[in-house]
Amino acid sequence: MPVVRFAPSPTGFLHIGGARTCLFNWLYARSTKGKFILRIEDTDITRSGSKYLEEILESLKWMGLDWDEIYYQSKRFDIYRQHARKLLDEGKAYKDEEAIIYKIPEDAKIRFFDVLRGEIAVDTEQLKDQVMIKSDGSPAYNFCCVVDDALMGMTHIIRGDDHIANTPKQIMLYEALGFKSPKFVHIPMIHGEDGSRMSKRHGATAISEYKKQGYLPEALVNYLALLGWNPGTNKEIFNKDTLIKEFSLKRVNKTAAVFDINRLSWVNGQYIKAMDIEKLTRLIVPRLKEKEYIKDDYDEDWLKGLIDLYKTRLPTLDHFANLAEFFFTDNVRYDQEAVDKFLNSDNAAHCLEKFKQALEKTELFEHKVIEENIRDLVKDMGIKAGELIHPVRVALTGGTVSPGIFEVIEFLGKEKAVSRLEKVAKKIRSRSAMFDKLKEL
RNA sequence: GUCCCCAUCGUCUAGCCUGGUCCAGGACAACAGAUUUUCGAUCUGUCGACAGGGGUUCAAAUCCCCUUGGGGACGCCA
Repeated sequence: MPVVRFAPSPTGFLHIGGARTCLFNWLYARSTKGKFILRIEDTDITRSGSKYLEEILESLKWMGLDWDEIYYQSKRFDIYRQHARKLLDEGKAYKDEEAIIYKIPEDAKIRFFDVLRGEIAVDTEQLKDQVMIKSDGSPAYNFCCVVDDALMGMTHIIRGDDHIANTPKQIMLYEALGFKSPKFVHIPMIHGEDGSRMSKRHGATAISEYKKQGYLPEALVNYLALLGWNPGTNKEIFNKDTLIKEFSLKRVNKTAAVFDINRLSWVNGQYIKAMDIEKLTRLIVPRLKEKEYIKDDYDEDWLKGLIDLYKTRLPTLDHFANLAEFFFTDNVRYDQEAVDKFLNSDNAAHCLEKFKQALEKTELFEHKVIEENIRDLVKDMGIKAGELIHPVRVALTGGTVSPGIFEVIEFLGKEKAVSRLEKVAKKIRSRSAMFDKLKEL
């Protein structure tokens, strides 16, 4: 039975690269009915923090990457010391100060087979003697990693290819300790736009940050899975079950991938679009409450309808509050360019007034009825519908982009729509009156 | 600097192992058109790549070598 692990160090948040490594391990375990172990590498007591640990665990749970067993290296120091002592007794290691150091054999060649890359060979003269136990009694990374991977029965080590250089050192330790080496699978790294390793300067790297911005875990998992792996078909959207069914290490790439937020947003949008409206609403409500757009007594049916209206245009959950802000406040933010273009004349004010009157006369306030009435008005005025609709859109929404204007009006409600049109029309009138006065002077 | 890894459209990638079906397919982005109610929505379309050079072969994106480019590792960090 395959046994794999993800071994994060709680010295920082779970980032995109770590999450992808974890995902590949998890997918491999789940697709082979193997075991997935989480091992917390908290040997550096001064740098490890419980806030990081909690964040990592929470992010993994959020993505649905559940583990079968969890270990903490900080609780296993005795085991590491015991194994180091053994190598010391066998003369394979020596002491320097209080540290125990493994002696690298001279003039040897270390070979290993990487599942994706084939044979990799390194001369031992490239390697320095390896510290196993530091002077303070804590274990060094390459040593406790080997001891744990062996004792925990790992069959495959799936990790980032930045660990290729560590592998020969670890192979020597496996041999010295009399352990059988697992299979090594070095997966490509994820890079930032400039082609170098992902870091803070490339923008958000912490998984929790994506959660906060309104990316869905299933979308992130889908996107990350396709970064360095693909099933060989043109399919782009995979739920977790399909991923488990189709995942295979053989189809993992060797080349580094650039993280593309655009593409992640597209995948996210696909999930939002396809999501059940009840669930989508449940996810968006807390975000609206946080902005105080709604309180506990909000009209659920109304909100569901509104979200339904917007769901094809949401790259993230957060976008809803931004795009639909004008439904929740009368203090509409007006885009200056839009105002200059559509709300700059007495004629615009006239259009808003006529439109307002038509709305006032509309009894059944549904978008179809509203549209009928407005079409009639357009006919009466002998103009194009656009001439009426464009200024109205700006007056009601503050900008030039929105869902269909009649739906917008229906969801805004008669009272708000009418008062908003009235207010804007008045403003235009008073402003042009002011200009007229200025001209007289 | 030394060692290691990698190399198909701007980006993610299919094809490479088992050479011919590839004047290289899909997706994101970009751009254009459509939708006379806009659009970051929707539909349609366009642009766009085998890093370079040598081999091997009847035939190379596919195999081999070199060059170039990129990345990574060289801690008593993990």
